[in-house]
Amino acid sequence: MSSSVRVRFAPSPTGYLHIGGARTALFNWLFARHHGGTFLLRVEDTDTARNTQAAVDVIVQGLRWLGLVWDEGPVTSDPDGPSRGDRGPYFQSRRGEIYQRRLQELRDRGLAYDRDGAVYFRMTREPITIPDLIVGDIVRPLTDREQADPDWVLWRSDGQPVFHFVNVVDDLEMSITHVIRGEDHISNTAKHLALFKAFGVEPPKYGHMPLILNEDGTKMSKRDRGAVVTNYQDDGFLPEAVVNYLSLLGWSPADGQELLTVAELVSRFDLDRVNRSAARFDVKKLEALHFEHTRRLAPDAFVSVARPYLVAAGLPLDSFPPEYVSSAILTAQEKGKLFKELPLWTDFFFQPDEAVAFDPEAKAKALTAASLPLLGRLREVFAGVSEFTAPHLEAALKQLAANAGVKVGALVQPCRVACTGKLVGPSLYHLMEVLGPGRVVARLQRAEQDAVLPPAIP
RNA sequence: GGCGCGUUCGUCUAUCGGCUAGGACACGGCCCUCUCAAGGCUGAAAGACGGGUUCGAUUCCCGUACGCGCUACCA
Repeated sequence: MSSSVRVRFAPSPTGYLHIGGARTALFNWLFARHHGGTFLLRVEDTDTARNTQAAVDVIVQGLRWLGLVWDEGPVTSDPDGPSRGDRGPYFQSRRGEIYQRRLQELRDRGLAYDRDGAVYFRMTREPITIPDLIVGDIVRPLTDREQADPDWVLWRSDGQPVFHFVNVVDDLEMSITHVIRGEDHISNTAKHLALFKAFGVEPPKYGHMPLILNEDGTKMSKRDRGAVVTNYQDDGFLPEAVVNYLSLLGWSPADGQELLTVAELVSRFDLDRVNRSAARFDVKKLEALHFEHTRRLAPDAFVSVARPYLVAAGLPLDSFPPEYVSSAILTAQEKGKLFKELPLWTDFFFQPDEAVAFDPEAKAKALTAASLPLLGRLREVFAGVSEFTAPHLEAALKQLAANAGVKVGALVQPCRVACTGKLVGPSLYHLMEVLGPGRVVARLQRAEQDAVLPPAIP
C-alpha cells in the first residue's frame, strides 16, 4: 500500500461521540498515518432535524481531544464554515447537487426508476461476495425479503437521499480507498458494492471491525455512561491512555506489548492484526493504562493537563506563585489518579493554614492526646532543620522517632493530618517541602491546639 | 423467521497443526514501605458442545448451542 491511501471517518451527529465510533475513527486514523495516507472527516448529516451544529461540535471536540486530527474535512462545526481539502463540502447536507447529478446518472443508465414518489435502485439478483480485509471473503445471498423484491430506495419521496446512496457517492467522489467501519455494516456492503458497480468504478477495499460491548456483554447504547467519549474527558482520563486502550480492543501488536505511545501505535498498527470478535469494555484496564501513561508524562505536561481540573474544582491556583502550583501538582503525579480526583490529593496546598479541614476519622485516629507532645517536638525539629527538603525532613523525623522511642508511623500520621487534614495523600516529606517551613510549622501548631479541644457538638 | 459475523483464563488477548496453551488487567499470598499507591516475588484461573480430517487439533471442515449484526422511504 502506498501513500495513496485515503480513509474517512463519517459520523452522524447524534449529540455525542460513541466510544465505538471513536475507535473506528482511531483505526482509520492509525491506518492512514501508518501508510502515509490521508484521513478525512465527513459529517453525515442528511438525517432529520436532530443534526445540530452543537451535535457536530461534540464530535469535533471529541476527536481533537483524542488527537485524531483530520487532513481533510471541516475546520469548524459550522456546515457553511471553512474546510480543508478539495473534495468538499464535507457536510452531506451541503452536497445535494452532487447527489442529484449522481442520481441522474443512474437514471440515464436505466439503473434507477420512480415508484410511489421515491427513486429505487435496480439491485442485482445474484449473491454478492464481499471481500473483507479483516473478516475474509463473505458471501451474502439475498434475504428472503430481497428474493421477493431486491430493489431498494435511493431517494425518498420526501426529497431526501438515503444513507446507502450518499455514503457510496461520497466515498466515490472523495476517492476513498479503504472503508474501515463497524461490522454492523457488513450486510449493507452488498448494496454499496452493487452501487459502485452501477457507477462503473472500482469499489474501495473494505475492513469490518468487531463491535465494542459493555462490561456485562450487552451492547452499548447512548444511555450507557461508558459509551460517551466526553465522559472519559470529564472523568480525567489521559487521552493517550484512552487511545492506547481503544487500540487494544480488537487489535494487538505481534509481540504483545500493551503500553504503547501514539507514535508506537502509528508505526505498528495495521489491518492484518485486527481480530474478528467483539470485545467488552473493561474500565479497570483503561485505568491501569491511564496510570502508566500518567506517570510517564513530562512534568510540565502533567501540570498543564491537571490544572484545568483543579481550577474546575474551585481551587484558587492563580493566587499562588506558578512554581508553587507546579510543585504542588507534581507531588501527586506518581499516584496516577484520574485527573478529576486530583483536587482531593492537592486541595490542602491551596487552602489557608487555618482553613485546612480535618477529616473526622483522620482526626480521631491521629490527632489524639497521645500525639500532642510529639507534634510539638516535631515542630521544633522541623524549625531547626538545615534545609527544608524532603531528605532532610525525612531524616529529622526518623531521628526524632528514634529519640522518642516511637515508631515512624506514630509521627507520620499526626504530621500528615496536621498538614493536609487527611490520612492519605502524596508523599509526606515531599508535600512538606513544597508547603515550606512557614505553612508546615503553622499547621503543626494549629493541630496541637485542635487536638486538645473537645470534639465540637453539632 | 431469513441471511451474515463471532465463540481461548472473570476481562482484553497470543497461538497462523506439535501446547507443559503465553502475556496484560482484575483477584489471592508474601516481601518492601512515611499514608494510599507503586515496585519485587508468587498463586489460582481458559480452548462453548458434538462430530469429522490428520500420526497429531485451540488451530482445518461440518453440525448444534449461545451472542451480536443486518433484514426500513434510519444512519
